[in-house]
Amino acid sequence: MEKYKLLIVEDDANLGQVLREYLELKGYETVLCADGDIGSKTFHSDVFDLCILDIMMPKKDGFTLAREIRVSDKQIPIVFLTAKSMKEDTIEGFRLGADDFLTKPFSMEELLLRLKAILRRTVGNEKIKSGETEFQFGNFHFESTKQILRCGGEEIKLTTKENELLRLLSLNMGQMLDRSTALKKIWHDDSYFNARSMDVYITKLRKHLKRDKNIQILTVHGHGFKLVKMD
Amino acid sequence: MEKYKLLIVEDDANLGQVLREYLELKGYETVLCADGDIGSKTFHSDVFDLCILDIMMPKKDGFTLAREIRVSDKQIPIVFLTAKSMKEDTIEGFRLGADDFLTKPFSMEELLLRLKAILRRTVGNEKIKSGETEFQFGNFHFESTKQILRCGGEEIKLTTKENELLRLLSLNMGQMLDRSTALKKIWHDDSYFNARSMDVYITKLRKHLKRDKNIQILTVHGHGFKLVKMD
DNA sequence: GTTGCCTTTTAACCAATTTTAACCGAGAAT
DNA sequence: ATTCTCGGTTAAAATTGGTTAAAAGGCAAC
Repeated sequence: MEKYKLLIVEDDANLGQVLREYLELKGYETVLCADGDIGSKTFHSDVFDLCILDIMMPKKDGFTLAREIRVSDKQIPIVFLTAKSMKEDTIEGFRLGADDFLTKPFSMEELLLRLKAILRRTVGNEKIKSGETEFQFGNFHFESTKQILRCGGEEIKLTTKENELLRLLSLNMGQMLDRSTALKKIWHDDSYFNARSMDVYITKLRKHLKRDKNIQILTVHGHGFKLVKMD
Repeated sequence: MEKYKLLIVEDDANLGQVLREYLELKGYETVLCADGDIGSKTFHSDVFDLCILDIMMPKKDGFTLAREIRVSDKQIPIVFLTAKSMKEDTIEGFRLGADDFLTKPFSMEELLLRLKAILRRTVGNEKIKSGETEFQFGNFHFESTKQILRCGGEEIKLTTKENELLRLLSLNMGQMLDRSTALKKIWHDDSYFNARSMDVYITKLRKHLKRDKNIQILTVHGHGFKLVKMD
């Protein structure tokens, strides 16, 4: 699955670099901007899942930037970084739709945990709702809300796990679906036994997909699976 | 619009009372429990939108309680209150799916802002439409106040439990209705025997809904049921 | 109160889904 | 080539859900 993409706007080059390296190490895609002006420009020319904004910055402070962001995006989660815990700041920040507030110095670990808690409630859930529930590939028509895979006149009822796994594969059609990502999204835990369980379901899906030999699930050894059209 | 309902579990009677009064003043419905045992019992016999749990408590600490809660509800937001910012605690808490973490002493205002930020993102908010009493799906017209399900010219009288269950399913049309939520709302207790009773009623409803084969109750294994149009 | 009817719960049994386990084969690394 | 890890397949065990029928509970008419 795709990585979450984070916009980091922080004028302290040192902290910015640390944030960036740590979060990339943890599997996020990041873009670091050194001030609010660049941050604003970057936000409007790319798509992000979450913004981390320092409040005190030269040229354009974090709140002003947040206001600009909110004009074009009312939804995107925003996390503010602040030097000292100023009460008015906090209040103003939450009024702007902030999702969290970290007072420097904070631990990278805590930041990471808070980001996860926020993202868990946003992107993943929206994608389920966002209409990407029907897929067409080869002779198949797959309706994930109804848990049905149609092929020609045939109607195959999918079990819950079959359905979820095929949905993830379909969302990433042609791209690789990472084992670990799938496990975390469907089994909520990347462990040995769940991994073996997933392999069983890959086998089951392959059996269903035999109905059109142009559609296959390829193995990317050591990394994951890929649903492809073979034409 | 209905109020958000908060479960507060806090052994310090003083703080508990303050929390309670402040949050009720701010428009929330609250239930205050003095220890983890009572908290657990309360959670399993009522439906809440968010839990505020103190970590250090006699009888049953906040983490143990959170683990119990997570068994039957993977979604509900949990906010922990902690005396001192202990790093390991924080990590364990977030692992349990915590949404936030407040270190005592905190300001009521900050708590409120953080609660709002979390509730803004919670999905499955059927509160907005919970006043609805009439539903139309497929050939059916369902009047929950009259406990009548019409199909074509036919008029099916529903029993109380049939009616309540179909109403919950209808409110969540197309979305999953969590087993545990349904049990708590209709049977007021999420227990083994009530769960079996609910299965019996799912069977009864499926029998009624056979009159239009486009309307079905799908099973989401291990989680709940989903009323869907199959067009 | 007792009777009869209707609703709900309990129980027993059966069916489906998911997990665990065992075994085998393909690929990578040495 | 040999060893080791990783993935594939199949079957069994475990868990969870579905159906049916009988028991229990509730309520109104008598």
